[in-house]
Amino acid sequence: MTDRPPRRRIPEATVARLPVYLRSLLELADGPAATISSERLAELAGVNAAKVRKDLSYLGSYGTRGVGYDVEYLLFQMSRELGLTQDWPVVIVGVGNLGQALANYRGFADRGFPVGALVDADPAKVGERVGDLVIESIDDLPAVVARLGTTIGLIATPAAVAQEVADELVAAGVRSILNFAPAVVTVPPDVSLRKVDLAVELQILSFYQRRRTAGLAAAVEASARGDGNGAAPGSSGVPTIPAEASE
Amino acid sequence: MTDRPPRRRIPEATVARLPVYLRSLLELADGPAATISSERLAELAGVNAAKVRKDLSYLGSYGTRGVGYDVEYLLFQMSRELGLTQDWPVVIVGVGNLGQALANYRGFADRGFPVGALVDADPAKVGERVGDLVIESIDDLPAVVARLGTTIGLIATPAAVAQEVADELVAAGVRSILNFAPAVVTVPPDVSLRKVDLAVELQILSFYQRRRTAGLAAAVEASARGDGNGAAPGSSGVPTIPAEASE
DNA sequence: ATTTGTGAATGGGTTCACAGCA
DNA sequence: TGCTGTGAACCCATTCACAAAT
Repeated sequence: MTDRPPRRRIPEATVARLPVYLRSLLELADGPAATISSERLAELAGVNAAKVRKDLSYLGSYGTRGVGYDVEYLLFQMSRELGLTQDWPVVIVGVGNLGQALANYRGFADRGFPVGALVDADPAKVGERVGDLVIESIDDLPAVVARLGTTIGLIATPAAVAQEVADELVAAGVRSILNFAPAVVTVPPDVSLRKVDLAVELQILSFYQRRRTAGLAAAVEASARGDGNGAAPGSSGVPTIPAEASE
Repeated sequence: MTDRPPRRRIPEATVARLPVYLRSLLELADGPAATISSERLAELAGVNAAKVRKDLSYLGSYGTRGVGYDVEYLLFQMSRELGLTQDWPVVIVGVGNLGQALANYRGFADRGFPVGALVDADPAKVGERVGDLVIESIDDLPAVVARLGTTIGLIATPAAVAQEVADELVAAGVRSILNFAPAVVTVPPDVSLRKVDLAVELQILSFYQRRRTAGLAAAVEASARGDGNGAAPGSSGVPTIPAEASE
């Protein structure tokens, strides 16, 4: 109940669900409930109760038997675990359609990841204004990263230059990359990489749709997880790759 | 080598990788190679060779020992399996920042999923032009879906109305949904759902970054996808939820 | 000599079911 | 009595390693 020693290593799949639990708890924020059961949290997060309990146990067991979990404390623990006690500015590379949209997307800043800079390789775009930001040259990436103290970079360029951009981000000191370009990118082992490929998501949906239409009810559940993002036909939402996408 | 009978049920994780293989093969398109080894394809897709072979075996074994796989035939099989032999127009619900960006995103049409319609609940937006499309009222969703013959819907609304929109999509006949709203959404078992939550991706990266900075080199691989998109620190890129996002 | 296809081994994650505690 | 925490069982996925095929 009090401070617990650092838990066992947290499984990948659990990590991917923590943000979902966090979001669910935040929605409960004002609610009168000071405590929440694994059952209720499971419902909010779209997973089952046993999974919630096991996941939370990796954080160190902050529940009380017969009662449930203290909401405030859970929020605190999860935020700390996820490193969300401070804002992490991100730099977006590639200011085309997608990059621009991401730059304007409220959701990032709202959840602790303000867009701190935009860079592009096209000299014609450099100096252009997007929201509050002015597009900078990719040549200045090291300076931009240093200025922001940024360690997170988003790649929103065409696929052809994604690897090159990733290399530049790494060279500039970025340690976490979220890749939106439809290309396989590799990074050194000390850099984290996640990818979001919108067309791939649709193709996966297309697969299951085809299956269903063909008469085979391939009902699956999943979660990535992820990575993914579960994927397939099923009802509730779960993370991971399979059935549901990610959250 | 010739026509093979329908293979065993294809695992979720394999389905999530097929689009990546497909993309890799397409990049090889013009190349002179008529054939490709599992080793080479693995390299292009950012996975290991054993996985490629097992995955392809679910499609029915179209390789030739000592030689490799026929590129053309693989492309054909995968496209067929993924239902990509025809275009699937999609309808985007919610034309805010994100919805607008998605509407302009080339990547969808390029890969067989042209945006066929945009709908929004805000009367002020209805009638507005975005690219070639005119925003329609969400009240007309059933008609829009019927007109397009669409079975895929994208939710790009605020979280608060995501479930409501999902219900409307389902009622209108949509059988596959890609949810971008940061909310848990549930659908009937005969409807496929995947989710993409951009802030969640960043939070996962934040977790691993924190771990690393804290001295623990938590090197993991993933794919979500995994998570999903796989998720964590690691080098190569893979699909699924975890380590890598999805592509 | 190569490279596939696949059983067997291994590992991670989910679910069960119940003991332990409030 | 209620709900957490967790070992055990189960299931899916990855990886190994080698026999089969060309």
